[in-house]
Amino acid sequence: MSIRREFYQRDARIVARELLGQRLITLIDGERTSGRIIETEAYLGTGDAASHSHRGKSPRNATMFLTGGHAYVYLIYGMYWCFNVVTGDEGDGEAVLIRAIEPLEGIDAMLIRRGSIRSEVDVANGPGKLAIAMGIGHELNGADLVTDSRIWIERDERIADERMAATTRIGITRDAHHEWRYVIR
DNA sequence: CCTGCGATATTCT
DNA sequence: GAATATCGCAGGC
Repeated sequence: MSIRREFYQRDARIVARELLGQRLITLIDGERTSGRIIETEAYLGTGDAASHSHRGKSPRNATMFLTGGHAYVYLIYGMYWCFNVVTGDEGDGEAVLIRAIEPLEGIDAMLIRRGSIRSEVDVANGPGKLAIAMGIGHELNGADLVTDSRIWIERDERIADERMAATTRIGITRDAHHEWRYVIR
């Protein structure tokens, strides 16, 4: 069963922490794949210079301003899709980037989608990689994770604070000092 | 093990 | 024209 709306309608940093250990599922072209979320990053609204939303709406980031629980999927470096979970209320422009999953179901399908990749551990350990492995592309931008039949998140494991580490976010230059990247250790 | 670089769309200066 | 929430490959050690 999908996680309910209220879970997502909170501060991105809280949602990012609580998403660790939960299960992301896609059902694309008849292939069901799922994985345990093991790395996330929070991006806030106007005050966060690293966030796509901090200068306001654009054609690319419009879905980031939907209410919590929607998908924000964008193209990075003109090459790879990145999957985010929108958080907070409509108009906030907050989201959580899912940076890595541990494959659970449909591992064969993931390996095929990733082409030359051989090992299960490398198949979805990065934001661009997991989008390919799970069949996530622009057609899922704006999807409602609470109701959509192609992509959703289910409650799985609760990760205790002691098993969680917070570090600076990866690959950014502005507002880079915030420790808003969360991993299971 | 490590570092450097090319691919390439959208946004920003 | 430059920068960007990435990745895989090439080359040197």
